[in-house]
Amino acid sequence: MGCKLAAEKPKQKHKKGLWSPDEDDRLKNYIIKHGHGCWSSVPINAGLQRNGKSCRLRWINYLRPGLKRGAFSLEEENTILTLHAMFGNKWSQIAQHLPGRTDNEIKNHWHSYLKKRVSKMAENEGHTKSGKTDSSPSLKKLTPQNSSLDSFEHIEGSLADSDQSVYPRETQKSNLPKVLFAEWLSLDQFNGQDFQNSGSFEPSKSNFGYNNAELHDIFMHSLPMNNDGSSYGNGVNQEVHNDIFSPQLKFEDTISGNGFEEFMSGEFNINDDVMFL
DNA sequence: AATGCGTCCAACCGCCGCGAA
DNA sequence: TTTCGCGGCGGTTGGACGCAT
Repeated sequence: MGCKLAAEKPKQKHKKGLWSPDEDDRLKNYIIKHGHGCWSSVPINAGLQRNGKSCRLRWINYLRPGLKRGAFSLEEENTILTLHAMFGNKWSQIAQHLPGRTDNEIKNHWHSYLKKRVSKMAENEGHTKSGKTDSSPSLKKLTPQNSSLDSFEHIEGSLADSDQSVYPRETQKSNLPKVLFAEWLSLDQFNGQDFQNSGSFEPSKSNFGYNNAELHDIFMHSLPMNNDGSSYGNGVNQEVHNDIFSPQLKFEDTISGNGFEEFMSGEFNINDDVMFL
């Protein structure tokens, strides 16, 4: 797994702190053009005074295509609660079930909001132990020992139906498309498109500001290089696509081969969760 | 207007597992 | 077998922001 460039890496002071728009541009443009390959070589080649880890994190959490921005939907929150009850603080595993969300985002949301909600629910459960039929789900019942994805689906359904009063915020389902490119291919580039009703779409210059060749370039260059540093995207398997674009593909199973044909032909359906991956 | 406080979130830190040398 | 570098992950931090006083 070693990176050939590691031997020649110059010892330099790495910049820390918030990323500037210029740094974002450099990183984004570099990865679009060349793929990330070996992360430790990215800052050197992209002309950034960051370390590879920082670049990787910035790409994954902010610049990567397919990221959702904005508030979590009720559905997403319920999924997090359910999966957290199953997996614990395995944020990366939880993130695999939430297309367009990063583990960091989920972790932050948990600590700032959902954790309180769970303890509040537990509190309420303690107070209302009246023996009446309690239709609300008990998260505590779900443990890694007795849970499975089947039970997850069941519980998720009941969670979605549960008392709305415990969801004071972000409970309104957004009418916006759920999966967008990162901000550089984001909402304002959907002007004039009624994706909610159209059911499918065709990527085009008018939609995203990119023509087909450019989109193909973005698609292919976002894939990691082969170990020998050559020809990213050649013979790429589905897992690679999942890694780069979205784990949702594992479940939607919409991409085969190198995936670009489906991507460009508009065969992706705009269902409730997936619009553009 | 100034200050204090709480919240949110982007980013860093440290650890671990894996693969190559 | 050991060492080293990398990528990935979860925990934590610190700055920006909003609100109350």
